[in-house]
Amino acid sequence: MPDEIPKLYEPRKYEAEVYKTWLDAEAFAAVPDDRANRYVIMMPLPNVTGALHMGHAMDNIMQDLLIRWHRMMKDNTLWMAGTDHAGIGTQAVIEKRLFELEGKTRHDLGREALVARIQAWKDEYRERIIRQQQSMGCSCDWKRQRFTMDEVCARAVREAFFRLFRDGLIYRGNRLVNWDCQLETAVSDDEIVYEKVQGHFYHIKYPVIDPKPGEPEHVVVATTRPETMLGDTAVAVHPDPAAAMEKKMASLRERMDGASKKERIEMKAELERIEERKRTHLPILLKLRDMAKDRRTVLLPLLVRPIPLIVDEWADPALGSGCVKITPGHDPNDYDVWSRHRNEIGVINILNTNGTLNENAGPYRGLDRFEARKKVAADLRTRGLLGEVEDREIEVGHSDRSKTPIEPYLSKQWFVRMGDVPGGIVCGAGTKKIFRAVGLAQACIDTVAPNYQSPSGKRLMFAPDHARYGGTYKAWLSEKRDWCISRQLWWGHRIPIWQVSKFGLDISAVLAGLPNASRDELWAWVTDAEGRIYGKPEVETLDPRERYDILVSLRNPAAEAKYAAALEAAGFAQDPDVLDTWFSSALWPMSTLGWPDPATAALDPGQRPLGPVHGRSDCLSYYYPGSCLVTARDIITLWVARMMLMGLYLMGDVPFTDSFIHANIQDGKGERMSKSKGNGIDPEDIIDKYGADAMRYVLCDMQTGTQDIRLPVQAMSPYTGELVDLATAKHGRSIFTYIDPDSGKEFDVLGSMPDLPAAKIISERFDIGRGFCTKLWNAARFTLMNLGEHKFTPIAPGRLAPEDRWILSRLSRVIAEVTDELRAYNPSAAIGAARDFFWGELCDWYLEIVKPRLKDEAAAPVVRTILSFALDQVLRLFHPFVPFITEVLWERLNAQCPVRGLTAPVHGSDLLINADWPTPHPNWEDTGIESEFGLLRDFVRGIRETRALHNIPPGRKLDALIKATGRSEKILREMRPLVAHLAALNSLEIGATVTRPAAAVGHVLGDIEVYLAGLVDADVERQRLSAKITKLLEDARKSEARLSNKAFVERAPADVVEKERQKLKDLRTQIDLIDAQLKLL
RNA sequence: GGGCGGUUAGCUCAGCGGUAGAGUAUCGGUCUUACACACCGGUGGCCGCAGGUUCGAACCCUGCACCGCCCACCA
Repeated sequence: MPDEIPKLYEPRKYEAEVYKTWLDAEAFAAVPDDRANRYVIMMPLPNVTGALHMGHAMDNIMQDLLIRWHRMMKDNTLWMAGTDHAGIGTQAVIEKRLFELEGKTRHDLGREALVARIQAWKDEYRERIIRQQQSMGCSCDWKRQRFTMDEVCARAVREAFFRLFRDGLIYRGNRLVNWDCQLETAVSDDEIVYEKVQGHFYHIKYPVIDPKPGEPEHVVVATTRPETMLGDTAVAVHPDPAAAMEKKMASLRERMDGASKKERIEMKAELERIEERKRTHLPILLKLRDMAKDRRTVLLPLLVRPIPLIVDEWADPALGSGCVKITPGHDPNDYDVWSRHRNEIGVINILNTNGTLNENAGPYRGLDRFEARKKVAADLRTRGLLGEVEDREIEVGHSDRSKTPIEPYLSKQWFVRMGDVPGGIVCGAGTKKIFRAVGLAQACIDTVAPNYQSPSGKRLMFAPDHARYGGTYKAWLSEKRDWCISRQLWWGHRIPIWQVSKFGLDISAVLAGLPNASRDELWAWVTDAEGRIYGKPEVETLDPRERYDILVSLRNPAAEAKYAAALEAAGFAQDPDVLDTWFSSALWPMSTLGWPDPATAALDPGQRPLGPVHGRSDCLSYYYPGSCLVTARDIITLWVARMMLMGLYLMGDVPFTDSFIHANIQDGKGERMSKSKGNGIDPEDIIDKYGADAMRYVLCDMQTGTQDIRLPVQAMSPYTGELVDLATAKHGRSIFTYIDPDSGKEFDVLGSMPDLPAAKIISERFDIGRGFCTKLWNAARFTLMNLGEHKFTPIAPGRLAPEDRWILSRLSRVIAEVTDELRAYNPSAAIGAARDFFWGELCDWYLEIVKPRLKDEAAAPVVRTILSFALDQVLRLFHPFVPFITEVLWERLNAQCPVRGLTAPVHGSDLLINADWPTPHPNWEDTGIESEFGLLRDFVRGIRETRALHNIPPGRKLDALIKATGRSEKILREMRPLVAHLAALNSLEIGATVTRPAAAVGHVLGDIEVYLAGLVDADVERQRLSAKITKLLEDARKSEARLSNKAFVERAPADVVEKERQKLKDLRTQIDLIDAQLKLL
């Protein structure tokens, strides 16, 4: 019964129940069927490192919005959920806890025990994440969810690795990698954050061995990391320092022309500096250059090791001493230098994996690198070989995971070859979408080219700004840097390679001794230290004295069972490393659908089958390629590009056609929300206080385009109950604690300090969403209360009142607008259009207008028909945004009025989630009635303004007289009852000859004069009219000025000029009318 | 150092060539029987600064300042 509906919507009463209803009805189920139109979203899999925050909530809500909308549009809709094992991230969390709580390292525990602990953590957080997503209302098909390390995904990883390896696109080689000395693993470039730290710039003297007369006794080199000198293998000087300096000066002069004044001053100073150096340094550099060509050496101090002078363009004669120390083992640039001088110099590694110095560091062996830095500097000083030490701010790369400085470190790593490959590569081998590309990165770049089409006719589009985000994607891929995929971790997919190192002499024999296996199960390559791969004919030409690696990949566990033992007996060992997390996530669009063979995927009990169903061969062929990838900017390179890579290479097609890049959520200070910063809000906190729909409403409303979102957060003080703004509050002893400004006491926002009370974090922003839900609830309440036992009967269009025609016209337009905005990935504009219609038009005007008709039994049925239909359509429109409340109201509407419609019946589906998305009805659209209502609304607002000005209570009915002619008169006459009702009028006289009554206040609206009788307050009226006329006169003056400007009249488009003339005319009419009124006062 | 964004009402953001907008806050007035988590009305802006293009600039161009992000590098 409608009178049971409470005044306030209480989300907590309904949300869990509604969600269960959806689950019971299998409303989220994705099953292939005969529909050709599909909509597929692969969820950006959350890491199991911790719980979700508002940034994730934004990501999930955007996906749910799109999914629910497409489901209502009757696409076969799949939203794939799952979680990521997040190799480094998760292992780092566990190792940190292990050390903090038990004082142990992973080596104390061993591989198996550590992995078991991580598993337990993963299970806990996976459950928590799913709970969070469900409380937000996420409608993913939970019976399909995957985990990147489950059996289905593991099989895909292994298969992908095998194919890439077989095709020579994965190789193993010596590379300088970013080494995390705490986690003892390589980390990728993307996992490094640069931080400014205070450091020193040391100048060191290397004595020249046997200097000849006139030659310098020392060369000076400089470094911020003096301990690396222990690994120096050369000192470089530029081969033609004079030319290099000239070139630099010429380039500076050229750039000066286009530069700003400030830059020009700097450049001029730089030019003068180089000019000076030509005098001071050039003769010495030329001498050193000649010495280098003469194969002369300098003495590496401390280790007393001679190292050669070499010539290389890396040495910049305009910088420092012009000489540069070369440490190929610990500096990327120096490594490049080494690669150009392999026959002259060597590579020395001075580090152990934990960041201490190794035996190559001689007396410094065993010292941590930072202690060694101090000691080396001190020892050099003692020997008089340390020059100037400058204080300098230096940017140091830190591992994003362990927060410790990374070291460039030479080690054997696995790589995916991104660059162009001689002869090209084959993509989509074994599929019908096979095509050739010059290389993996290029294949990905091609997908955003304007006229690109994949073999199935698809391409990649970024939204909402393709040029910008496509640019990010392209720029990153264009570097074509090989992708380091090995990690020295224990948590992850083990690299499926067995290897042995042998001299070239023995290679043939070892190869001949490999198990007699099919090439579909086992693949072997021979490779040298640099990763060069040798094919079968080349094996015969290998240097018999050099060592080479024989790498064997076993395709799957079956092959492993058959051959691994034999390999191990022959001296092969499995690679201890695991794959980069992104390797398995890159396969997500396929692995989740059962690639490479859906029919035989090892699913969990109760999961939906991936093989043949409903006449479709399998889920992979039905749901791949998907539709849209929803994520944040920083994921474009990390993940979007890599999914593209794997999709193109393995499937011959893009994994999705759209990539919707949404805003990042920031805190009140403009910093990106993250758990580690302590500024993350748990969506469940918000849901608990405001409801899931309120949160969703606000997130949708804030997703406007490319603008990141500031979400000022406050904590409820556990001491006073007052709100504390965290953007301005002072931190306590950690980033998770703050000082309550009122009591001066410290509180915690994350529950991280057992001895401190925790504060709940909230944000006032969500009041908006809660307010909206209340409004929707009450509008429905009003409708249901007035519907009674209404039964559908078709209405004749001729019986519609003007307000009916107006609201139906607006409804049709808004349906079209919301749909268009969603299609354009503009959730804020979509929800804004729906809200403006619902709140600003349906509630504020239509519901108010029809109240009298509802009391009139003759007029009521038509109104009831329209109200029930409008509610039906509004609930549908809002459902993707605020699914819970709309579903609750849908059930009530169904109960009371199961059949809705205007001219033909519309049956509501049992559940709104399964209802059809509304479609516009162009034949309802009526520009004329909309413009007439515009006049009506302006008119009513004018009277309300007058009432407010004269402090007339809304309850007091007024007598109004209106002087109007022409169209205005006609419209007002037609809408006379509406005007009287909305403006609370007692009587209303409309006519062309109306005159001002003796006691009245009046005002002017366009060409209409309005008098409210019985009111006398000439002062207020005069003041108001004067203010208005002043403004109008100013406008008219501007307009006149514009029209008297010849250039404007001649050059501006005719319609703009005409509009301006009309505007001036209208202004003058109003001015005259107001002027006349003023004179009467 | 290179690149990409941003700077609009106290706050959070739309608008992106033709008379400055929303929500919120704030100030008045209303418990007008759907909703006081509401309704009605008002106040509030040299649209970061300086030039330029244009008949016309918040909007296009150039420079500057500040904030943020990405990439590279600093021997």
